[in-house]
Amino acid sequence: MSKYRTHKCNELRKSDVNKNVSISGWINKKRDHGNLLFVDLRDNYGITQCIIDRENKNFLELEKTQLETVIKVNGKVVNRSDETRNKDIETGEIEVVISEYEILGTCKELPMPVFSDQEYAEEIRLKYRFLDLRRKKIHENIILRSKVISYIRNEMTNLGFLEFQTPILTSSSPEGARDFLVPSRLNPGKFYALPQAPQQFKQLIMVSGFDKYFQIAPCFRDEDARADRSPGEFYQLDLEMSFVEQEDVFNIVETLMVNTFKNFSDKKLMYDIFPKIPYSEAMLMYGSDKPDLRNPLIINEITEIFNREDVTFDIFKKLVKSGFKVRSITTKNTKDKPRSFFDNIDKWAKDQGASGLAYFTFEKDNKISAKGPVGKFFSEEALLEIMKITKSEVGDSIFLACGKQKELEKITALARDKIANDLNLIDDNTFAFCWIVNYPMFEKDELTKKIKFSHNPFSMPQGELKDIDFENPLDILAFQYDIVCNGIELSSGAIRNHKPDLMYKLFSIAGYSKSDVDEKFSGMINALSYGAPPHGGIAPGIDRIVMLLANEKNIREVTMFPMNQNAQDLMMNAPSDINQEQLKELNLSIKTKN
RNA sequence: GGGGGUGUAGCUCAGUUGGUUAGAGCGAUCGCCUGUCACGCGAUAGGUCGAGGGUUCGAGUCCCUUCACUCCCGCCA
Repeated sequence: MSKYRTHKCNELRKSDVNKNVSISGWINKKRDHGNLLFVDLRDNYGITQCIIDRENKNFLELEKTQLETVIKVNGKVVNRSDETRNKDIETGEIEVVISEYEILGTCKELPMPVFSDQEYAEEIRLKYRFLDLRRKKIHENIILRSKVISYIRNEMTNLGFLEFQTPILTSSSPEGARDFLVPSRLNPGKFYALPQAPQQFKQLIMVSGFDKYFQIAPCFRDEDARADRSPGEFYQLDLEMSFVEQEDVFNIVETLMVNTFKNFSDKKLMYDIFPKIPYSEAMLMYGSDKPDLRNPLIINEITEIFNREDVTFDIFKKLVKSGFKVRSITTKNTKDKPRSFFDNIDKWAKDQGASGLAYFTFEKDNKISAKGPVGKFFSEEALLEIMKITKSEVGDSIFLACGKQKELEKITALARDKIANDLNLIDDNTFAFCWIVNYPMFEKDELTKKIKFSHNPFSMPQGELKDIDFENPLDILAFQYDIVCNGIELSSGAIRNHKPDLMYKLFSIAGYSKSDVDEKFSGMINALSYGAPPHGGIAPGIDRIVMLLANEKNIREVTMFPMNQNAQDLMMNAPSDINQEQLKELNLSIKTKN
């Protein structure tokens, strides 16, 4: 028998009445009636009401004991009368009459209450994370995270994947995010980098012949935080498979996601087979490569309309002549919405830095007409053409944005979310997954005008080698894909390029010489020269999956010990100063500003 | 690096056009209370109004600077 307890705080029932028990936990709440004291004792599993009265010699002492003190209680289980049962807790039929108790861990005055549903400032929550984590909601989120991870681990093993660890101290890579660097004591002046992802290692595992690999892998990127992006570190379900094509990866991940989400959430899945949307189509229809498919609004391109003689909307016409494009969003049956609805959206767009959103509503009297500030600029024929392109009907409204393609994609994507939220079109009780496929291999850097890899330089270009048009690199598509759920990017993946010659060729287009590649990616390129299997994989973000399952908007709500936005750990005081001896040993000196 | 929001008691917040001694709930301390489950009742302590400067007879309130937290843009292959 345990020294500390015979039962956990969620275990006692009517059938235990008259048993002598001991339970241990935190004092969650006291209700003091002067000669009678109720103590709610809480542990990881639940809450049990304990009771003590003035007859007991320890009464006065317990009455004065702080909340969140850890105590062990010995006592007898008694039945509660009908009117005093608590249906909200598992142990509500009984209570424990305290005969004696022992303080196991004292507690100072609390900087923040544990028993409360109140929201607290992030700063105090992070500083006293161990108190914050005792609170019900986040305690349950962290338990959910644990269960999801062990479920995924189990599924992956069942699917024939082997789990391997890869190095945490590795080399800095020129592509991608900023690295976290670690100075090397034994190699003065040289640095390790923490892995942004185990990208090269997982490919090396395939070259080593292990066929199917996975890992719940820590990844480190020194970039600024967002609500759904921890600063510093996060976790991926990293996986890689040999002798596969894109579809094989999709099948595995779809099965895994569908099972996981059905197992851990009551929300509906919009698709069991996830739609596959080409990148170019996603950018047109949703203005984004991470569309929220719960949102029914679709973006249409109607630039051509503004070259018509019978359209006199001169501002747009001029812009279109100079190469701008016009895209639209149709809202169904919004003819009765007040003027303020439309104007608010226009004003909102201006706040976002756009030039605003023009709008009108399709009406029909004798003939089709457009109601709204710019409606008069469109002939009936032009309106009919717009209705055809955008699948709009009488009674629908249309929002118009004009701009260069990049700006246009951005503002229409934001507007699509904004309008759908205003019209309450998004079903919060649904998960909508999709694949975004056919990413371009390269893109042009807006600033430097140079060609660079648009995603992963190790991705395999599509098509037979002899058919690839290296003269027009921007037209080359890659076997590169993203998985998206409810507008959140869960992961990128790819079929990898396992052919060294092709790799050199692609890197040369992005401005890397053969010797650059040999130097920066020596491990990889060398390995690919000794018999590499075709392989590919993906790495869904664990934190974001748990965030979706826990219905949280902020990643810190599913992270046990997160850092704040400035990448500081307020509880552990990291990062911190180091002493002179440490610096000396590492051959480093600190340059102070100014 | 840039933009927005917030900052008043240990915690959550109120504080009007600038005007008396800056308030409430929770928590803490003390007292009363034997059936509560957000127990109830009474009292007490607790404030650099984020910091610095300015305007003014007078600043929590207006202006400037700055700091912290947070959300967003940039960034995140």
